[in-house]
Amino acid sequence: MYTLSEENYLKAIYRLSQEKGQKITPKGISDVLGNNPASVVDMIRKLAEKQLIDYDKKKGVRLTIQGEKNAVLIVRKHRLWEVFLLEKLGYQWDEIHNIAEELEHIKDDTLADRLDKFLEFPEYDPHGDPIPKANGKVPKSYSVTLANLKEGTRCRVAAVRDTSSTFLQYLLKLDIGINTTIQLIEKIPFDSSLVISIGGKDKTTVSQKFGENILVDGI
Amino acid sequence: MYTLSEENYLKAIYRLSQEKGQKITPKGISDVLGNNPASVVDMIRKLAEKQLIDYDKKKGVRLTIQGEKNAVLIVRKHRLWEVFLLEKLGYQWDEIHNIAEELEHIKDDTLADRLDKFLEFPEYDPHGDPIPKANGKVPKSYSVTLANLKEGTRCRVAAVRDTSSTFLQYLLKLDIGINTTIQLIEKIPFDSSLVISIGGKDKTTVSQKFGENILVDGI
DNA sequence: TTATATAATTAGATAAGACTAATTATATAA
DNA sequence: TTATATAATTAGTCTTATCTAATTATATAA
Repeated sequence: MYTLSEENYLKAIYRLSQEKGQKITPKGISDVLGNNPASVVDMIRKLAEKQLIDYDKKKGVRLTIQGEKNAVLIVRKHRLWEVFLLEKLGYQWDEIHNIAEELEHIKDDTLADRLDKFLEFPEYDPHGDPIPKANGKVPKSYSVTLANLKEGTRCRVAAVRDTSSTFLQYLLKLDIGINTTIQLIEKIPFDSSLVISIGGKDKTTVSQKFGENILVDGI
Repeated sequence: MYTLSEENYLKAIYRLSQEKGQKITPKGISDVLGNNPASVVDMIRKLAEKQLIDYDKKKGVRLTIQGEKNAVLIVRKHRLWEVFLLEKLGYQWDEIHNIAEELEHIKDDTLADRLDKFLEFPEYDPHGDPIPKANGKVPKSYSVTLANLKEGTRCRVAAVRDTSSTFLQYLLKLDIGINTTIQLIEKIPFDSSLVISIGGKDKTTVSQKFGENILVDGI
């Protein structure tokens, strides 16, 4: 059994390892977790001793099989609890992330599988993130952002990158949710702002940063 | 917001405060929590500083209004989660206590109420313990034990005192659950063992300790 | 009342996980 | 290549919540 901190580091490292090609450094981890690089170095040593990660200055941090297994399980629990909170307890989109951040650490061998079954084996969480299966397989995750699209393209909102409540509240206000149809009408060359039409309605302009946090699917 | 330890102390003190007439001492708390009296003394000081308890050597430890409010909420969450685990996730009677011990510490203002509603406002948890209401009121709890009864009396199992899995597994083996009917046939004077009939079936003999952990109701 | 057992308390140590400040490496720009 | 900025690391400190060992209080029995 691992501590809360250890689990949070594993999760952060797992998240960074999903961004392909990027070396995972103490600085990178400290940015994700918002803590001091010195603390990260300590924890890297500890996790390496426990054989959950390998650390090599050249290659950066890599999860071991054990480490990845644990990380995936935490992510699985996080996303399943998010589905539970939204569907069963009636929370809003933007309220569930922080609670799931605590629930993901509840320890019991059969909990994830029972929750999965109770929720009827959802494939994606309310933010569109894939929920790892019991066997560790992870459903396809989305990588094309609204900002990546060519002018004129229509798409379906498949997921969101940022799960902060400020971002999600903004989406609620714009009437954007998972499965909403968006058409990219124009990219403003000056600052890469995006002129879009949401669900066939009037034009709205959003920032590049906004567009990079919306993951989309073809229609 | 209070730490995990603080919450566990509050809960222990609340539990001891339910045993009427008993002064709550550092030793008493240390027995419940299984830790060192020196640690308890430290924590008593801390909780008193935070105005969650009052401590007076003569009167022992007393929860303040604030402290009791918090303790009751933790107990409410614990018992609601137990109902959830049993009814929705299909856990056994003896598996739920330890998981609820973790779940009770999840922090969110509306969580207990939402869970309560989702579970359709249960009054008792799977061990027969009353679930505190949102307003802090606690339904009647049972206090007469099987060992208290007179020979010949029939009763209904209303709750159990011990929630350890060893005890609960023993009950499962004996085919005893909440609402099971038991008749006390005879008390053995030598060691206060109890000869009982479970659900109208053949006689079984159980220990005094056993009988003291079964809370019953008249029929 | 005095002796003894039990309880309460204090003092000091430890472990985890965070921090700051200082130092050493490494990468980037002039 | 050298200067400079950024990153990594080390050393030392802090807080929380534990512990053990020693001491002081209190209750109980002789």
